[in-house]
Amino acid sequence: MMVSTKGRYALTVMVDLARQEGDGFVSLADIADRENLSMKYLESIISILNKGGMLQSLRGKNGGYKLARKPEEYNISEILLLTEGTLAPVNCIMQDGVQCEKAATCSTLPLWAGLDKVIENYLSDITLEDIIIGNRKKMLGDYCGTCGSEN
Amino acid sequence: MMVSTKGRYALTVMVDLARQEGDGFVSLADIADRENLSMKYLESIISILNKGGMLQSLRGKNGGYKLARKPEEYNISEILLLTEGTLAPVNCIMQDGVQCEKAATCSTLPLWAGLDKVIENYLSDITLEDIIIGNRKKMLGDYCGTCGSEN
DNA sequence: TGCAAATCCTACCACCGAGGTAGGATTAAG
DNA sequence: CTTAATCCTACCTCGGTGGTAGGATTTGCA
Repeated sequence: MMVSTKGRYALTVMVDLARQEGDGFVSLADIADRENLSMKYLESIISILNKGGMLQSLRGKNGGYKLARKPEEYNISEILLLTEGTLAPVNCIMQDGVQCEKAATCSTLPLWAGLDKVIENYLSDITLEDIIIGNRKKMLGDYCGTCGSEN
Repeated sequence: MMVSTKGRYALTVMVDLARQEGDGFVSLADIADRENLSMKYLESIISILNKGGMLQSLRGKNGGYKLARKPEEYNISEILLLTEGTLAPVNCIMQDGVQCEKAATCSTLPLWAGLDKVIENYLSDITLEDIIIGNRKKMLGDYCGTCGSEN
């Protein structure tokens, strides 16, 4: 499993907040209730999002969270990268360049590097807005990174 | 991490065997020595490959393993799927159709399903032969599942 | 002024899979 | 009948996942 509940719930929270856009600050209790998730666990996850600059927060009564930018300005890759730490499919691939000592002669490395690239390309092309409007063409359609998407 | 050492080593073993094609049965000790991996651990991994019909084995002296088919007849997806059990990037995606009870109303499901598809498409298009000959174009080139690859 | 509602912060914990190791039983060549 | 190989079962350690607990702090409002 590449993406744990942490990343999945983080995305769920972001999508929920994107849906409430314009309603001011939304409390975590509301989000947890709507999404039927543990508020305590969500607390630790939303803290990462907040510290990572993804959100604006307001403490005290009537406080809560809201998106720092517009939904179309978030891509899924950055949300998952922040919460998961890495999206690399294998631990011999690091985000800041490869560091395995056998890298120079490893015949399987290009495969893993290519897989990493494919995943990154896919996730960085999809925004929160795409998820809200249900842009199934982009998500489920025949994905093609470089050619014009006419299907 | 989507692919553990089990899957990675399995692929390493398959590539090693593909390189020794035509040399008859190759002992696990030889493979472990060449790849500098624990023979004992490799034993449990190669057992999965063998039971899954990926290999032919011969017990006793001068025994060992060899590929059951030609290198170009294995795609990477089936090797990893056999050893890892699943390649799904999240645990709400199962190989035999989705089973999460919220699936019908889940707005993030198409994203995960699409990611799963992109990964599967990439890995099932690459063969053992591609790895041996170092087909970097296919592995690292701008991947495009549906259009002709002219880059 | 004080209560209530909210974020923020630090600990803690159980469980399970990853990544092996150990030791022997079985098979087959010579 | 020895040796070299696969095959099989059991076991172990460690760290990450997926939370929970309890309180400190901040702010709005009556």
